[in-house]
Amino acid sequence: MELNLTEVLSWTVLAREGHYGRAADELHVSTSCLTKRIQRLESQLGTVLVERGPGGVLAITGTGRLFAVRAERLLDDARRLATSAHEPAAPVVVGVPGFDGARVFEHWARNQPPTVRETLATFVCWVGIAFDHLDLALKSQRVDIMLTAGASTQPGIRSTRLWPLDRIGLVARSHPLSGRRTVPVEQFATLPFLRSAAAPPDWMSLWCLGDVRPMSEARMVEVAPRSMSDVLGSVARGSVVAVSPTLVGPVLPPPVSYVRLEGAPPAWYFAHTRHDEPRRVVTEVLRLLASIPAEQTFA
Amino acid sequence: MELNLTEVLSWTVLAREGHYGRAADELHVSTSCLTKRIQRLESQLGTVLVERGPGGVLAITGTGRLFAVRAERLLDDARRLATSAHEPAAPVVVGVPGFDGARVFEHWARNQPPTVRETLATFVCWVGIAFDHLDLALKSQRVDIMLTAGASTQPGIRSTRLWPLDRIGLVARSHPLSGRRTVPVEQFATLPFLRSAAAPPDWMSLWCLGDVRPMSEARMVEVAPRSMSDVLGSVARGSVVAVSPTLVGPVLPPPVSYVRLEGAPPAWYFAHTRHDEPRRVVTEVLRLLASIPAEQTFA
DNA sequence: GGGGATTACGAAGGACGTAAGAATA
DNA sequence: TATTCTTACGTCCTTCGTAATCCCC
Repeated sequence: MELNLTEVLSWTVLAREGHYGRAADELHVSTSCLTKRIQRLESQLGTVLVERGPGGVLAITGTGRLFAVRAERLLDDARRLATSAHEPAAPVVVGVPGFDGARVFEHWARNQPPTVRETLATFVCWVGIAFDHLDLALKSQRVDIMLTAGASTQPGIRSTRLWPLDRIGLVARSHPLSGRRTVPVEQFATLPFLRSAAAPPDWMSLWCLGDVRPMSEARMVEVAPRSMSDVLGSVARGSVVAVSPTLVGPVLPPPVSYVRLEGAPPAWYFAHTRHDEPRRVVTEVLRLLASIPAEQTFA
Repeated sequence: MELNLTEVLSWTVLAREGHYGRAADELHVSTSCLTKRIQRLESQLGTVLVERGPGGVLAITGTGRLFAVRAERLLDDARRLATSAHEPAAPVVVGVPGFDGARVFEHWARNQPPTVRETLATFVCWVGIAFDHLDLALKSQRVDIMLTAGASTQPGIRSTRLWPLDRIGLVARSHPLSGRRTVPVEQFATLPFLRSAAAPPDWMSLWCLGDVRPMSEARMVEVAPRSMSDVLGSVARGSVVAVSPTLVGPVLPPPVSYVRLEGAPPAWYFAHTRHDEPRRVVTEVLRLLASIPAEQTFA
């Protein structure tokens, strides 16, 4: 079912060496063992990684080469994950949307005034959550606090309003609207929107301008983004637009530009916690976050 | 040696359920099997993931929870890697520095004039390479073309000069130089520099301003970045500065800002290929890249 | 014949399930 | 006594190495 990383590692070595004998030596196994590892991997992936000839390895296939170079990253990530398990963990885990969301909030926390900064640094660990796990992350105890835009209607979850949130529209630089400073929000709402079916509707609504016109009137294009960079990639391709917090405006890659949304209704960041949260330190962090004045947030 | 993803998956399920019986049901194994999977994982990681009590699971440890939420991303990456093996591979693999470098070049390729764009789209696949694998990637046949700044002195590698390259200085927003538009390059060169020991010196030199003053005079801080975001993270923490291509200027996260380097010597992008590269399509892509006028690059 | 990969086969080890055990409540 | 996890133990399957095989140069 799941990939076997030993087999994956074996493939990266074989792809590099181009020779079963040398790769097997490097891995400290027999060539027959390596043969079988590669065969298992190939049958599991359902692809041919290497072209065999009677005189040995004829060639690494295109698929195999691409798999090797991508696999190297996975192996590296796996090793980092394993070593990160030794580091001490902060007691309060705060989730933010998107795998790459954590970085933004880590930065933000570091730029707070000293008392806030140090409290956050000692008690809080930021983690990015895939868009389709946003409400599961809280319920399954993955995180203690989930920071998103918009309140949750999920049972058992308490939402605390934090800071005001301005939204901007993201369009490809090749899009007709690119270059405009401002677009009426009603006009923007008629464009085809990027939509993640798996994301909680409570949360998705704000980013599809569900508060401007009924969601049923929105034109949607389904994608399955896990992180903001996936969203930006889709937008850059040109067929859809998206809405995001002002926060990401200065971080956009060159092929994406943003427009201000004129007349957009007000929106807020919310902190979500479990209703039965027993831990004092969690409520203290929540209080701290709520006490931060709007000017020190992302305005 | 390598992490076992079946065990990792089992842990994410157990951490979510907080109960061996339910988690085992969900995984379609017996509780005793699950017990042993978790024990193996714990002994391999060398940490305690769950506090056991006689009445069952007492609590998931902080380490265990953080491991679970991070592991979910690894599992997702692994599944994506496995499915990506079915997609057809472009014949020419072009490597760019840093795991996240590919995205920038994909965007860039998409914004070329139609003929160039379509040729690149059909023949080229961009992959990001960790900084410490830059010259290995070519030799081990991982990539056909490696795009970096600076020529290579490695034997067997042919470097083709492509486009002029402007460099900027990256500093934390809290850094004294932040806010300055321009800094004399000699002054910037005296700051403590981020340095990756594993990266090839040929390549690292440009980013440590080795062409401004001898590398021996540079103040270095060792880190092991794999991608531009690792670099940006170190810079944001405030103790070091870095140099990057102008290209990343518009992509910086809020806590990092950039200054122009006044008087920086000229630099170039280079395409590196194996000297014995037999494939016609590779040289054709190389020729295409070289033919792109400077204005259409990253100026 | 020699180099290179796969297949055959037997051995070792790992992973699994059933069932018993231990510790609460 | 019911619940929950761990341990004991037997079974089966996987993985490995040695050695034989196949195939071209």
